[in-house]
Amino acid sequence: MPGTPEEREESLDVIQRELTAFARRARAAAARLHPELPLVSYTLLAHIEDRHGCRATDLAAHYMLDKSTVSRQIATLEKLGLVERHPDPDDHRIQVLHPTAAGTQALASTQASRRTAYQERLADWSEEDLARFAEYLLRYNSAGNTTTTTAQTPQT
Amino acid sequence: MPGTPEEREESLDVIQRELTAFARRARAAAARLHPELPLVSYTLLAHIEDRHGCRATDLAAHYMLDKSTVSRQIATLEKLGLVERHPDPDDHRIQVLHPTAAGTQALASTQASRRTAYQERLADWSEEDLARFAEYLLRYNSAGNTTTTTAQTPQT
DNA sequence: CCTAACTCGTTGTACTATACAACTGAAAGT
DNA sequence: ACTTTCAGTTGTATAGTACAACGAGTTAGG
Repeated sequence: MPGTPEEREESLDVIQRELTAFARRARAAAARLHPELPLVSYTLLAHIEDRHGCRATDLAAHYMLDKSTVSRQIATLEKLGLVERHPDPDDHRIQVLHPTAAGTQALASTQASRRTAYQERLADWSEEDLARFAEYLLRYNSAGNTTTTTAQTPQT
Repeated sequence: MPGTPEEREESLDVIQRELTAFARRARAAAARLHPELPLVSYTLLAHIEDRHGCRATDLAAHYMLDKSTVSRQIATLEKLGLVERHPDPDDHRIQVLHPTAAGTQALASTQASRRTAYQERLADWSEEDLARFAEYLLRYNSAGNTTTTTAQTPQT
């Protein structure tokens, strides 16, 4: 049953193509949805909250971003009053990042509106299909690494 | 069985989160994989070939990109000798795009490496799961528009 | 201690991907 | 014809990044 290598390849190609297509649109979509909270910043903010505070370096490592990129993103978030930096008393090189009240709030509302958008879009999907799709995505993302193309961070 | 709204929401959240995670890293990952072929251009080129020739406007619509963006991407591809523009004899506004031999070749090799990456990553998936995942992605992406994340150009 | 080496973060610079708006040329409508 | 609409291009501006150079704090070797 599992057979046909061609079928397999066909599916692989579709997955590759569609995932890519999605990625391409995601940016634009997110930008239009929340012009307020820049996409990337949003993600970083979410991570900060998720971790209950973390360092810029952690963010860079987690998202495979250059530290300069993170630095600027954080600066933006700070300017927007969404995160605060608390210098670590033990090591003055480190800044521990935390969401401010406003940051937590912004995060919550963004999350809510995103949920609404997804609800609409997936309105006609059955429970079962949704559950399965979610499962596949989880499986895909956790599989490895970087998600896209395997890209793989050298991370040596 | 149809029901639990909570289950539904749970699935939606997972989908949202995972899809976002994917999109979030996609670019960096793709960039690392093939630094040669200007990233975005690759996708456009693939679409052109897939359609056996198409117009810039089609690309813009498909990827929800501004036509200016597509115009420049195409210009890049042309400069690289990967696509050709053939003015449509019936409608002089239109340029039908086609991959050149070099374009087809570049695409093939890039696709091969991507495919390999996906194969590795999805190696332990069954035919069935792959097919279903592919189908879900197709459905998700074609679903439409309108509301997605709002991406949509109002184009009204 | 004192310097070398390393770490965290910032700043300067540059490039890609985009969007939006204004514009040209070509069809289509009335 | 005259206007609108459509396809594409070009000017301009903005994110998001990377990389390299640097400043400040920490740690290791002598």
